[in-house]
Amino acid sequence: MDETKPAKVTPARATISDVARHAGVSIGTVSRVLNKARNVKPALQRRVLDAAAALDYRPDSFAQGMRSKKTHVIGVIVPDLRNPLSSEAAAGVEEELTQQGYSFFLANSRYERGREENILNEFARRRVDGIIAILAHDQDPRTVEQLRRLPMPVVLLEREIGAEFDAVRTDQVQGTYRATRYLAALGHRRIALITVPTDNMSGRYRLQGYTEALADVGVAANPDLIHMAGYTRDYAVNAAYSVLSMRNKPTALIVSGGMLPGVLDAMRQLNLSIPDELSLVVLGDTELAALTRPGITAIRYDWAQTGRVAARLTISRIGGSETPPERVIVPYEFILRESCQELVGAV
Amino acid sequence: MDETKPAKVTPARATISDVARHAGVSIGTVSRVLNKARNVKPALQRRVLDAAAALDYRPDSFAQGMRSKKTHVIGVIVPDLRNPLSSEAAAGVEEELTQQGYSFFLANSRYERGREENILNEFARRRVDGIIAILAHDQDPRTVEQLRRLPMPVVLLEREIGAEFDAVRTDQVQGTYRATRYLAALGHRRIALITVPTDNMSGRYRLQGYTEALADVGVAANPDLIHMAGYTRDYAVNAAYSVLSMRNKPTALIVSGGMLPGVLDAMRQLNLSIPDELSLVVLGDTELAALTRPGITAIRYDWAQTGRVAARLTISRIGGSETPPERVIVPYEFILRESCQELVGAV
DNA sequence: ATCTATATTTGAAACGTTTTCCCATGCGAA
DNA sequence: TTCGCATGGGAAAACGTTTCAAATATAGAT
Repeated sequence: MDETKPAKVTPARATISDVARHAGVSIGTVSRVLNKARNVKPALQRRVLDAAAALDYRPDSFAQGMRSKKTHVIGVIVPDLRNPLSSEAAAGVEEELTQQGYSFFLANSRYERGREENILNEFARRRVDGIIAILAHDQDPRTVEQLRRLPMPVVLLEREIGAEFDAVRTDQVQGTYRATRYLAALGHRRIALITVPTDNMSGRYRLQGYTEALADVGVAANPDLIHMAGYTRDYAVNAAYSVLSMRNKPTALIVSGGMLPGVLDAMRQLNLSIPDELSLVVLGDTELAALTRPGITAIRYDWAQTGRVAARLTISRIGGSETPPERVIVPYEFILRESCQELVGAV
Repeated sequence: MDETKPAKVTPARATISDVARHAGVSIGTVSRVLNKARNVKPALQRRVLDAAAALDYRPDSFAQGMRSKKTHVIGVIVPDLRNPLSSEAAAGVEEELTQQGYSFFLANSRYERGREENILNEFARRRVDGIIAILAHDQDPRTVEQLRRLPMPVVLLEREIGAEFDAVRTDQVQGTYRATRYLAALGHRRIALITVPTDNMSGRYRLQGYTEALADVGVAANPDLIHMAGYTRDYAVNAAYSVLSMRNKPTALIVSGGMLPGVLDAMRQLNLSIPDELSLVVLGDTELAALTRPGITAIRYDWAQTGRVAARLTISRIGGSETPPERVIVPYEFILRESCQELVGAV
């Protein structure tokens, strides 16, 4: 048992012909047994199964893919692996996919269109059976065109492009509307909004919900209070810093989950306390929002659920479902915590 | 422009023979041009390249994989997609891999050995070029045996199995040692530890660093203060709840990053304040630790960096590197925040 | 028993590459 | 001028499956 060489001994995987030889049948028969085709005598079936087990046979996925054009692989694109939206959605997708015997490629676009394009090309080259995408820019005509040309089904997550693709998303309009109305009901009128750009659905719908809610309480949206021009943490810090240093600064702030860390960071620098000096609502609940003190009132979106739904939808499309493109909207949940205060002696 | 049918038109991808025909050469020549193998006359080279571009030719990865046995895919196993260790490491791996032209399968074991086994089998079947694994149980002999049999290189992340596999990890022993000594220096003697089980390296090394540090200050480790029997958030809540409700309860607590949410949750239920009633140090820095108030002193580990290093190492192994198995240890960083207090009038 | 219809099994083609083996061409040296 | 050798290009094999047509075995009916 003297292992001097750590070099791997590759035991040469058994192929289907090894199994056929071992069982004394043709490779065609082996294939049919393994693919559960009918019309194989029980006796032979046993022989084949035994042989396969004895040789520890596992079909080569490349040969399978080459022949049958099915890979049982799905490509998943997310814009930012570190963002809870991405990791939660990926977790949901994973749960559903592995349960159904699929594997997945995970790719990170980092919000760059060029990467997105390359990733889609790579997915096509690798012949994934389907694609689930959280796009960075769902309005870019080049991206849209590229998606159209793809030969496999595409399901959009938290994004929407007209009505021609399946899309699963949370209800950002209503969620943001609710957040805004909630703050308005507490007497706030100067409500700031810090979130992602309108390049993608999340930004657009949040802006819509925010604007509608303000309109409904008779307030005109003030552009100075709206910061939607970046994706990074640094951007969030700067946006928060600048909006919270205004002379006539807002009494309340709505921020998206991914930017909450940056905003809290800025607030700490400015030494602003919640909720006395600023009421805060976060769009998208996270551990941070739940566990920081005071707890931050949140609009909770179940991204893992959107991931699961998207995975199921993708698989049904792969299975040949030809119904018109679906739009699934997952509802939000209002989580009341301690970050908002009634504004006394308001404007 | 009336698009009534949203049905996908599959434009039938160009194959290498299409390119060959279009350029008026043999498929062998096309292959040689595209793979930059041997010499091809510049004129022909141009013709082939032009043809390939004109037909938008992209080689079928299955046919390539089948023939060349190289897939340019790496399998990554993580134990919990939602844990920062997993997502940070995955992000680091991703950065390095895509830069080098690799794709990766991401799989989630959920700390279950059965899943782990299936995932490894699936990776082998899909002939990934290499595997990067954060195992749930790095001491299980079946898992170890399975890894040994794998025909492709395996790099362990945050885990260690003897000296026979490449391993990249953070310095958990020293990190935990430092955390413990820090608390001891503040006068604490009853220091609790809540972290993952010793089934894997993280648990073992943390326990080691903790025990050594206590020994060095002349304190015997008290089993009642050590909770290392679970992975879930619920487990963390219960462990914290029980250890913090003891009659003679600890004055300080060391908790691993993944369990911090559960612990903070329990502390909230018990209405314990930091640092007055309990000093807290977290092993593994997170946004939550940084931004909750008071900020929680942390031992920071750069998991993304371990991911990048592991990816580089894997690729070099794939490239045929035959040097003895490497062990890379990424150092920790001590982040001082406000969660610890000097113990006055200590025991 | 014989024939026909059906059930089972076999053998081979096909999938799209890479790669090996061979042949043709052209050039320099003898 | 001829031979040898390097160089560039073509044809075909091989990779491990699935699938399809053809062949054979089985069973039922006469």
